Amino acid sequence: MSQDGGPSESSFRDYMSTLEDDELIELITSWSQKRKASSPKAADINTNDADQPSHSSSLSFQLAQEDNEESVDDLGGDDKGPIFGDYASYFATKAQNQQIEDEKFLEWNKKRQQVQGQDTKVSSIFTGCVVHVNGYTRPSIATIHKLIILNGGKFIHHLSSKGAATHIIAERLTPRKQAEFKNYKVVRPQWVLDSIERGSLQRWSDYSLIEVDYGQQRLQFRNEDQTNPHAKQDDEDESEIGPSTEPMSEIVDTTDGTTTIDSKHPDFLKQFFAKSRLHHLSTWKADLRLEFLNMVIEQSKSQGHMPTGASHRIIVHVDFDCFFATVSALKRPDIDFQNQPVCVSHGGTKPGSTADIASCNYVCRKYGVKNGMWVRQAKKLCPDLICLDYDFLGYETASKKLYEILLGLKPDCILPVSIDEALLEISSLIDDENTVEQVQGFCESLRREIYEQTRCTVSVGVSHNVLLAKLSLRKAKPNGYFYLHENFEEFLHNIPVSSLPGVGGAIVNKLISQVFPHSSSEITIGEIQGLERANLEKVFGVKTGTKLFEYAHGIDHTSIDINSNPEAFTRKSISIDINWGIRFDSIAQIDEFLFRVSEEICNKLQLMKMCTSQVTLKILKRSKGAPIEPPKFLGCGQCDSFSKSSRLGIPSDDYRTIGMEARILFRNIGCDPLELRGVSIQVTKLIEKGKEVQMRLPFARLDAPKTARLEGKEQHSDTPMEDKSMETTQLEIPSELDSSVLRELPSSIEKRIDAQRQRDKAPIVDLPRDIDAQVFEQLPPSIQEELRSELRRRNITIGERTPKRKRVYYQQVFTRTGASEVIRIISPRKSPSKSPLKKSPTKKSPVKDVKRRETKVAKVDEDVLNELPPSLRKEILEEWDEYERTNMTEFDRLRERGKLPETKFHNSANSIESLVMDDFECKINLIMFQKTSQPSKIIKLVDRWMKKTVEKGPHHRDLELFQTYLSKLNIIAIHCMP
DNA sequence: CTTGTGTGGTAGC
DNA sequence: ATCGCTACCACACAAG
Repeated sequence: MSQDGGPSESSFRDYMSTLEDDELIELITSWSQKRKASSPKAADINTNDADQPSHSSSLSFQLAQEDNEESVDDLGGDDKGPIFGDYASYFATKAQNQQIEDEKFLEWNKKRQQVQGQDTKVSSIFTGCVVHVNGYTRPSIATIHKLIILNGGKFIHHLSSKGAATHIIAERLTPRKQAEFKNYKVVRPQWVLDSIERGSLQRWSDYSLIEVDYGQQRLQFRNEDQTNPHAKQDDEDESEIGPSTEPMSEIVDTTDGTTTIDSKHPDFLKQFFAKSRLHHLSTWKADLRLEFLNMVIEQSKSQGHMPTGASHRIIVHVDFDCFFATVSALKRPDIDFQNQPVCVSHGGTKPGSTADIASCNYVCRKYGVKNGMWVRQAKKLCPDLICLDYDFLGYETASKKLYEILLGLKPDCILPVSIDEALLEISSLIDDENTVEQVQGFCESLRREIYEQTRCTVSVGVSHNVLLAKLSLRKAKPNGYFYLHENFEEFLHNIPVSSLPGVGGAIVNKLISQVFPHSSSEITIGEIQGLERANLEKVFGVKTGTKLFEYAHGIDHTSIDINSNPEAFTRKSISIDINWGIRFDSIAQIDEFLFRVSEEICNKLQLMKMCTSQVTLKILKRSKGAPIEPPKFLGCGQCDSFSKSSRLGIPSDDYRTIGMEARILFRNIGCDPLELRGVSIQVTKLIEKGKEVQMRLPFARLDAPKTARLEGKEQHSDTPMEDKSMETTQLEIPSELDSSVLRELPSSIEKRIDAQRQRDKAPIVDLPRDIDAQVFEQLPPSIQEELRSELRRRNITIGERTPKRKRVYYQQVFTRTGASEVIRIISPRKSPSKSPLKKSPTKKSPVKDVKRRETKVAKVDEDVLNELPPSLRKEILEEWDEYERTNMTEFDRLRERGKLPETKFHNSANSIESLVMDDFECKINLIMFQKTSQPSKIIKLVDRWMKKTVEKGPHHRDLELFQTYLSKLNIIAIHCMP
């Protein structure tokens, strides 16, 4: 193309020199912000093919269509002159000013072409078209946007009014969107590319998306047999269907018309939850707990709580015998449940099945069949095994009856343990005389009643604490009753330790390896009784050691009385785990999935009227040696687990906020999409909805005496919110603001305000004469270099890089109107060295090598890397260098095997910035505080104020003023966006 | 000492 | 085919 440097570089320099200082500063600032804010690759239209050196991609602004160099001519005019694609994103995507800015861009582009003596003829391929993009596309929304407007079309970001768009571009649609868009021309992105390449508008129906079947099937099942062409059909006419750009979810027809899908399918979650026994168990439990909690609260309101004064508690533990199996068998009168081996599992009784046995009856157990075992294995042990289907509704019905009966007995308290299992305290129902007979009478009539109502047998264990009641229940099963009221130590002696609640495989293994290395048989509670308490604490830690010791001696103080401590029984976290069916090809699919999961989480949050201030993402990643496809169908196989959490500056119940955090966390953890086998999102530190906006300024704390802080929060209005969790929160808007945030915040906001002013052609009062170093760092290095010399020439300084021990990240906040704002959050706890990308894991986790490979993923696209926050980028580069030095083969090997096609990584847009949604632009106006609107001055003011008042606390009136200011700021930030 | 993060274990069928 | 969830606790460790 040219000698050293190439035309793109020199024209960039030329262009730069035409700008005023202020314009240049604004350009850099807002371009950088755009990079942060826009969708994947928005800032860089160059799609950066694998064989293109990344050097050229950062400086060349050619509009290169992937796999197709020719299109450059069509788009860019005569020679391969630059389009300055990156600058397109400088012109905002803000919906309100969209058209104006698009025109501005066209105008500017024309001028630039003139300067370079290029053809300024405007293409009119899309004249009359109004285009909207839905969901993730390749090329990105920003690319399509540019292509459309450069070729005479209009682009809109929002379908505000019906019929606003003539075409919608999407690669896939949720069923809901399909319905919504059924009167639009919904086309694949290829329509745009082809139209441009051929220089004329292509027939949209050739690219219609609707009525596309769900992609190619990758499983072996029924490859030839596409029986489902009508699944997506609407009133659209027939059209030829182009090749799908990305493999969609597998879909497999079964005889009953239902389908099996993996995690890529929009309905996966729904299907999964509908059929997951463990999900049902967990939800049932949570629901029951909530129901009983509410019941108790309701009761104590009317009649006040009477603490059970009985010194000798009587605890009853009631539980169905092999619940699922028993209930499922009710529908099968042909089965002799007492004599035939019966179990519950999905998918019938095929001998190769990897389905879990959820529940098996006592006949099965004689053969050695156990709950959780695979049908395949159970079939070997017991060839006559009968597998029944799940009957979730039936389980709920039986459970409902159980709890109705229990409530009717008016025990002192009831604690639901599970769908089929509850603990009761009946101390006050039993007299001191004939205790044993009375208890037996109570329990046997209970058992009879339940059997009569449900036709299912229950067992009952009774003792004077929860532990012993539980163990008694074990002895009572099946279909029996046992009251343990004497000779406790003797009773415990021969029971295996694993029967103790809280003692599972890990503890047993530890006992075997560290305490009883010579024992060959199962360890019993009796053996634990012979141990010193200190000894146990040494091995298991204080809590676990003490618990083991006390349990071994029959001691347990666990309370089952919700009323005595309702707080202890209220939910403190919400999480969703999916570790089955997780198979993804690209990070875009994962992003979508994370949003779906977040939606579920937020539904629950909203039902509870709660907001969360901490989001944790946990993933399962295929272990290094584990097979790509584990033995269990769509199972997760052997995995390593990683988790990361993040504090929210503003507590939220918005799925986009939570989902965005999850996406960030996912990138933070770093996992090749192909290796992902499990996803879990957890939200903690829940705060009542509504309270999150009332939170006090942390320095208000100063005016409250220390003693008052320990007492109730409601006492007087001046007492600040004393939620411990919030003390560590870094940034609260509107009203909670940490001083460190205050120091961090201004420069970025100031830039934005100034940028906004300039855009609005407001008179520039005092534009800063330096560039925020962090902003500067958002730019690709080659650009940085170019700019550096230009700035030096102009005497514009680049601000000192703020020394950052703290990690800065961005929380995107959404409003009801769908607008969004990115808020800068500083998290002091997350020192860079703690990132798993960089640091080796704990000794226990055998994952160091595995992690190195993940790093490779992030390495692929330098531009993407450049978009990362500096600290993160540095880590990745360092890690990458180390990887290159030490081990080069892993990646190549995988690529050879075709497991890591390069395009995957270019698709993946593995950057934080790719996360932020389009309508980032915020219309912050100037708000006055103490006669100034300049953030820097306000900061100084507040800083001085704080220093002055830190000892005695601020004046009430001052606080109010500042709070008002912050509220206004917030209102602007949150509500005044497009 | 405090606090926070990340990991691991357990229970129900 | 197949639906390996989820709340909560405890611990190790790090940073102050």
